[in-house]
Amino acid sequence: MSEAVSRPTLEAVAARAGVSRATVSRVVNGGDGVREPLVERVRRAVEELGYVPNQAARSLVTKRHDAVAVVIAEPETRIFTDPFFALQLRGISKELTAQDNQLVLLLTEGRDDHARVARYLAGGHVDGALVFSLHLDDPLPGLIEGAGVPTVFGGRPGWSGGSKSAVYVDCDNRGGAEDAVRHLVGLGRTRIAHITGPLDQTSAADRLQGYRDVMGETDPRLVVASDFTPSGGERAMGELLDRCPDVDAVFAANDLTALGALRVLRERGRRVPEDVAVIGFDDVLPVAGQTEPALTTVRQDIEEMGRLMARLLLSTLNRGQSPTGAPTGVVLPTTLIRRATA
Amino acid sequence: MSEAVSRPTLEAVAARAGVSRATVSRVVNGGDGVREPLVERVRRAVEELGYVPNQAARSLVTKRHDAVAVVIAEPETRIFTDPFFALQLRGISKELTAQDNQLVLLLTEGRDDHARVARYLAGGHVDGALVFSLHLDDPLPGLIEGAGVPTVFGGRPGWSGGSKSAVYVDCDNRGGAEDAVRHLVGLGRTRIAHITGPLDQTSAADRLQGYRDVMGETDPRLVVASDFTPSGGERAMGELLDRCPDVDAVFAANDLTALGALRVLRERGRRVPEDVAVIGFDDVLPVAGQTEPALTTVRQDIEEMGRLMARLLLSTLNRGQSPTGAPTGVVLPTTLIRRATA
DNA sequence: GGAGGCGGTGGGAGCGCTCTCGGGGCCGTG
DNA sequence: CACGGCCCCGAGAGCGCTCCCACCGCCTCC
Repeated sequence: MSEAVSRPTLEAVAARAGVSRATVSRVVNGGDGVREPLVERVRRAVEELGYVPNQAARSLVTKRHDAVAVVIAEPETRIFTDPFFALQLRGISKELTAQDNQLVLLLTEGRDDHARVARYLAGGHVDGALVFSLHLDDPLPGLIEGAGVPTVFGGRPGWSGGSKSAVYVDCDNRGGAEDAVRHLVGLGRTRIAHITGPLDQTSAADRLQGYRDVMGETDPRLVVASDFTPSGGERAMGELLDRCPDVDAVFAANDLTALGALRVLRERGRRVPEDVAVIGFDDVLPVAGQTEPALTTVRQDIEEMGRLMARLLLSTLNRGQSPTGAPTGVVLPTTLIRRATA
Repeated sequence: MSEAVSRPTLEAVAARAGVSRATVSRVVNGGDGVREPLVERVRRAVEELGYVPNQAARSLVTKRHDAVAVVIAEPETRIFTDPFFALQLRGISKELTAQDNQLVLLLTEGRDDHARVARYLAGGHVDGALVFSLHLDDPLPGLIEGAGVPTVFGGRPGWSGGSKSAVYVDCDNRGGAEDAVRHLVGLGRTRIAHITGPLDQTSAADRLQGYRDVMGETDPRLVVASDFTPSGGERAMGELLDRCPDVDAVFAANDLTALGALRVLRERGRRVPEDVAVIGFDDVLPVAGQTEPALTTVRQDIEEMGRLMARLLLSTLNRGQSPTGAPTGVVLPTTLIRRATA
């Protein structure tokens, strides 16, 4: 095709409407303080010329970018197994779009990428960042704090980086776990096991804590470490059955883990829920709704968490570098969804 | 914290290094035509001041943004069930990162969003776009063509929009399907069914075509329409068994569909692969590797497709608005992965 | 009826960068 | 030894926009 025809500028619109650049600018940015007939004339000129503001020029002077970075640091392949991130992204995207912000996606793998991300954020290309930093030892939060960019975390961050006042959105992992385990107790189960997630992630650690809250001192063999994946769930369930053949309930750290556990239980001839009751966490529908039997689980509204993260960040940006009164953590409630496995 | 301290400018670096702005600019952009001692001095000044170029100012004059939009138009919730997009995103992200480009993610749902996306692309915020437009009747390709932004499509686009020369990356859906069906024939199966994907997507249509290529005229009841989801696969398999109890093989349009089919086959007491052989498509690992029994499937390298899309777009951008000799479609090969179900 | 005020508009500077252009060293050549 | 050419470097303009400030006309109030 032809060379990209240079798009019309403010100047051109001004000329066509017979007003000054300043007036056009005012109209484009809301039209306050401009009299109606002029507004109308400018609007028409904009329309006719197909004028679209040049974001670069605007940013240059306003120092705003109307763009937010989303940083997903997940070396593992979990992103691709678990609909979790996709759902959260959707929530974020909706909210950003609604407020005319763009979403710049930064996927990282490995340490080199961390430096790159930090540099990018420090470079002032975006107004803020939404960060999923799932590991306790992750250097990213520290680096980001150094970059001086307003940030909201997805999930309660670990203690690293000395970020005493990190803003984050999370669900009530501990409370949800307590509900699940209490439900199992209510069913009369006595040998209730827990397959944990990776304990260097606060979500997994908090769910374990919830289990402990209800169970108190318990047979240590009933707690098996795993990693939020179906195959991890299989391994853990296998171990569990070997060590404690009398187990009569399992609280799995997430749905994917529960999926693996169910598979092994079936293989080993245990009936669910008659012999062993199972509860998951997340209520990721395509997973939880379709196991055999249907999985009882703890629901968290993942999309809403994403939306909330974005909303929190944008409101911070709008009132300029969050004052002291800002919330440091927002924790969303969870609900126990009873299906067939418990 | 304090107000964001204004970051150092080229001017500041120049002053510190005792050179002109132009020289600093040259060094920052590769350092060609600047003598070594000066380069060194400028580098040090950059380092000491922590200088990062202001992208907005740069874009204003270069008219480049070093950013690419990724448009995912998927009204259905497929994004969240199928690791497909996540994998492709990862490939795209890697390639863009390697070439210092940013990824601006545009998620759309519904028609209003289309206009928004078109406006954004036309607004010249990005240098190009990678678009996943999966439906034949999707107006998006047309809109995007109108926006005049270099674009590479993920998957062969439908015929809409008159885009006679759309650049796209796809896998060999038809050939892969042929391989799968031919394999089933080779196993001595005679009543080979196909559960299709949504036929308004070229990938699904092409796979059906591949099935037909090998099977020729066949009992129409052996072809059942579905939608790429596990539950759709269940429904279709149920129908199939009702209509053709003698079916002895199923080629499912994707792995998720095969998953649902397997579930129903087990429920109905059919042994796999003894009574009914099953083949999927995609080789999405966490799914295909973990069915019971392990799924035979047609592999496509999804991440590589993403990487290729990005590479294609960037090379187009670098030589300025793709000349006529450019490739209009790149089709990646597929491989049949034999596991236990066929 | 004139001064003060105020809402509305235009002029101009400048955001931080790139890029063209011209000048000044330094080399090679006649 | 002088002159042309080449290679580096610096000065300056200008990308498209916002925002400050000055200006102008009209309304109000004394």
